[in-house]
Parts: sequence; C-alpha cells; structure tokens
Amino acid sequence: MSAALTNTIKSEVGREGILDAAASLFRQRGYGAVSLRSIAQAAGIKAGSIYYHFASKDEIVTEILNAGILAVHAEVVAAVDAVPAWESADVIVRAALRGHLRTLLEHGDYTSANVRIFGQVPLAVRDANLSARRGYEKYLDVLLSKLQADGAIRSDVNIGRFRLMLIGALNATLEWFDPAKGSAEELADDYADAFLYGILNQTGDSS
Amino acid sequence: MSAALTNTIKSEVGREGILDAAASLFRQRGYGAVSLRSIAQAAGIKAGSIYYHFASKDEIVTEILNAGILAVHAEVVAAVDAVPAWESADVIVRAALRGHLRTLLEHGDYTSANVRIFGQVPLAVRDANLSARRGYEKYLDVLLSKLQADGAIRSDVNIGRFRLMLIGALNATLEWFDPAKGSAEELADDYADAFLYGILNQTGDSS
DNA sequence: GTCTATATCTGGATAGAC
DNA sequence: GTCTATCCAGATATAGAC
Repeated sequence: MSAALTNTIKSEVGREGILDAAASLFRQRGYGAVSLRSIAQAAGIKAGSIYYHFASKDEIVTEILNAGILAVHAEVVAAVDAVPAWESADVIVRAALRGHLRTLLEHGDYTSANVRIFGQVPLAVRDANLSARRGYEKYLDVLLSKLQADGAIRSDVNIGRFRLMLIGALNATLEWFDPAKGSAEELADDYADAFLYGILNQTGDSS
Repeated sequence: MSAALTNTIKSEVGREGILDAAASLFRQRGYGAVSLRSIAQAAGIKAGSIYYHFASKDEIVTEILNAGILAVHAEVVAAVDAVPAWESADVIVRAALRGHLRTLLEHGDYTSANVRIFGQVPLAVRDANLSARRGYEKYLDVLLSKLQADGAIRSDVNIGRFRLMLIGALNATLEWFDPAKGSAEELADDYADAFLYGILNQTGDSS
C-alpha cells in the first residue's frame, strides 16, 4: 500500500476513535470533568469535528453506557455457559463473579465508565440505559432463582435484593481496586467466599 | 420579642442554612448539576451572598463531605457501644450495619451527599476528606479484628478487604433504596444475614 | 471527514451599595 | 449579612471553508 493511502486511512478517526477516547476519559475522570474538547484532543481531532459523527454529547454518552452493560452481560453469560452442567452452585456463582469483575476491572473501559458515571449523567441519558440494565439484572435473577429452586441457595434469601447487594458490592471495587495488588479473579473468589459461606466461624464452638 | 427583632433573626440564613440547602441538593442531583445559584435559591438568598460565608464552592463541598463521614462514624460508634459486652459477634456486627444504614438512608443529607458526590468532586476536595474517611475505616478495622482475634470471624478472612466489600455494598443501597418498601433496619438485617452466614444451604445435603 | 471561527449560554467569583 | 451588577472562563453546539 502507498504511503498516501496509509495516511488517508490513518487520518480517519471516526465514531470508534471518538467513543474509545471518551470511554477512557469518563472512566478516569468522571462525567463532569470531561469536555468535548478533551475528548477531541484524546482522539486526535478538533472539537467541532465530533459533530460530524454525533449530534450531541448525550448521544456519545448514551452509546458508551449501553455498550458497557452489553459487555458485562455477554461476558458473564459466556463465563457461566462455560461451566459444565453438573457443577455445584459454588462453581456457577464463582464463574459469574469472575466474569463481572474481569470485565469491570481488567478489560472494558466502557463497563467501568458506565459504573463510574451513570449517577452523574442527565436523567434522559440514564433512562436510555435502563433497558440494557434490566436485561442484565433479569439474567442474574433467573440464574440465581434456578439455584434457589434446586435447593442450593437458602429459601429465605430474597433473590432480587441479594442481586442488588451483589452488583453494588462488585461495582464498588472500581473505586479502590489496584491491579498491582492482586488479580480480579482472586478478588472475585474472596467475594464469592464471603457471600456464599459468610464470614463467621460456624464450627459450633463460639466461646 | 419584638416583630422587628424576630425578622432580623429569621432573615439570617448563615452558614448552616447554606450548608443544609447544599447537602440536600447534592444528595438529590449530584455534584455537577448543582450550581451556587441553585444552592442560594434553595437557601432563600442570592448567589453573591454565599461569598460572605464561604470563599468558594470547594469550601462548601469540603465541609459537607467531612460532616457526612463524622455523622456515620459517630452513629456507628454509638450503636456498637450500646451493645452489652457479653453479646455475640452477630449482634455487634448487626448493630454496626444498622447504624450505618440508618444514617445513610434515613437521617443524614450530609452522609448521603458524601456517598453520592465523593467520586465527582475535584481531587483537592477529595483529598481533604480522606483523613475523616480513614478514621472511620480504622474504627471498623479494629472492631472486626477484635472479633477475628476472638475466633468469631474465620481466620482466613482478610479484614481490610472485607471492610471495603461491606462499605461498598452498604453505600450502594443509596441508589435504589425506597423507604416505602421497607426500613433501613430490615435491610441491614438482610445484609447481615448474607455477610455473616452466606446464602448457601449448608445443611450437608446438596442433591 | 476534519478544520477554523464563532454564536450562545452557564457557572464561579468579585465589587460596592445598602 | 444580603443585594445588585458584572466580569471572565469554559462548555456545547453551529456554519461554512477545505
């Protein structure tokens, strides 16, 4: 290929480049601290050029938020589906937690941007993300309900509430997780241990 | 007292009025969506008047963030201290969770504002809140470590990490808690059940 | 598809009257 | 202690050249 053609191709930033740059910035700095100018600079173009691809900042954010949920959802489904059918509830739940934390902490800028900025964006943008969220929540509820129906999870556990607790706890790791101090998978296993078996000594002797 | 004097007193909004108004707005709308003009309006004064009491928006936010942590910290200490010394780890931990969620969900605008906006404020403001946070975290770590030393909590539980998990899960309730559907105390008990004993059936038969 | 230039708006902050 | 009036910086968004 000619140098001229290469240049032409490389000079196109496009939707992808803008979205990638924006997701990375939102993840690092939050919503309010990221301007269209800073997104443009990170993407290697000028601010005005963004409007050739997107009608507004809201449109960019909406797209990022949706992609973020779809990414965790898909990853968790894949992780759970990879578990053989005969495995215990322990193994299934553990796989789900690993998938969620892997996407959030190690892979996706989109997923972590979602968790970080969802509470900061305009109401209309949040609303546009609700349908994707409900899809992921529904999947987890069905998964956990099956385990409860099988008798693996105690019958007095409120599944919907436990799912809120679980996602809340997992997403909060974004604020302090340091990859230098351990992997997302180790972390997921710790969380699974606590949620599945509790932290108390249950050997019978408490004195 | 004369009507003139009453008027003079009532017309003073002062630091308290501004802080209360600001905390309430931050709790509801987040950091970026709250302007000094909106705070002034909620407090019943004009925007310029705020600068008689505060040097900047950062100063207001800093004060609110610190008050929010001191409020939970104090409430949890009081709740734990009210538990008789001979009680089990279950009762002690339960009291702490109740105190935390009561302050966050039912009482303090300051505490909920802190949880909501901490991740959105300028770095300098966050830094100014770290010392108060560390104080509360240290208190919880000491409390939990004692229970572990007593043998009540399993020795393989990493206390620092569990504390992060616990606070993350509790604070996340702010995003969906609806007082019409149950009290903060009920919620705290549900969370305590899960964290203390786990959600799995541990009766021995898993088939 | 990207650039430059600019219109328009909003927010934090200041000065001085009352 | 509060008000009015205003300055200034920075943000989204638009228009038209290249």
